[in-house]
Amino acid sequence: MVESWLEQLQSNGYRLTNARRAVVQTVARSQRALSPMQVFELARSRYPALGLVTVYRTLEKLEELKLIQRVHQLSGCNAYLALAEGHQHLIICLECGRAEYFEGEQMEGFFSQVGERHGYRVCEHWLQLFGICRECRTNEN
Amino acid sequence: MVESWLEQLQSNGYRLTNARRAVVQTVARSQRALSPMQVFELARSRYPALGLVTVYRTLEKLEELKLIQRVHQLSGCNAYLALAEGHQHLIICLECGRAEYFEGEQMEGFFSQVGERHGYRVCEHWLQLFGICRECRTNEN
DNA sequence: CTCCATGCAAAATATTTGCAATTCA
DNA sequence: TGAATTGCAAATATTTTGCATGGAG
Repeated sequence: MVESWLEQLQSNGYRLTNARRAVVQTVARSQRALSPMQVFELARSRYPALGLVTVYRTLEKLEELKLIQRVHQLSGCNAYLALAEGHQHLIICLECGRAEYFEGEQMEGFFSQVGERHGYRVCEHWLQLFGICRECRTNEN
Repeated sequence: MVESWLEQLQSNGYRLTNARRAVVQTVARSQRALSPMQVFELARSRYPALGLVTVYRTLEKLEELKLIQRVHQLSGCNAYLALAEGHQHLIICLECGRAEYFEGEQMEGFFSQVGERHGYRVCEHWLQLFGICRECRTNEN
């Protein structure tokens, strides 16, 4: 995934720098959504000269290229996660923050129906589930 | 709704002040989610001495009493809307911001199934639809 | 060698906290 | 009257912008 993201940055006219490589590696390999500050702290171990501003600017580009998406959580809405194509819905562990995508194509029809019933033409939807993953349940007992 | 909110504030040990009345009237009567700043500007016409800090603190209490909820939108996640009991899902107009609740009890089972399949015990979910309401579609043409 | 990209500093926002004055009960 | 509440100012936190330097292509 790291290589693919770097190629896409390059083919869209962006240069490959050590700062960008560090950010891309950090976000692409994370199992959970990370805030800009978290990315900064993690990526700095790969590239100590990294600045927080560059993290913001790189995340901006990755989002623009639809490689990552902003994730909305109870604790805040400033975290980013790798975007898996075709898997639009998220399930997030409240304990450890692990995030996974799940399919839900069969719901699109239902959403349109709900919209119609209320007079809306639906063009976007957000669905996120929150729970405790198996690993966290095991560790707690 | 205004009266009910004021009663609930009072019965939970909070005093009724003109500042709180202005905030409650503004939020309870709005058809759309309002940011603290928007509440401040609207409520100040009822009570000019109002301070922005009091808006923040009042919204905090209303959220704690489950009378309002934070709404997550494409443009940001700092807006609050009256919480209708039993109607957990939202449909929001991208044009005018109007928000309505819709029922979706039949989905709870589906959400639990998805969770199980991925090893999660689901305990919360967010579902929001975005679209254009009938009124906005009419006005545009 | 030419720009794009970087990191710093500073600005712009958004939200929270300390505190003296005020107001509700 | 006494304690909760208020609004101001200041502190924090978050994100964006201006700009001189550095590095990719």
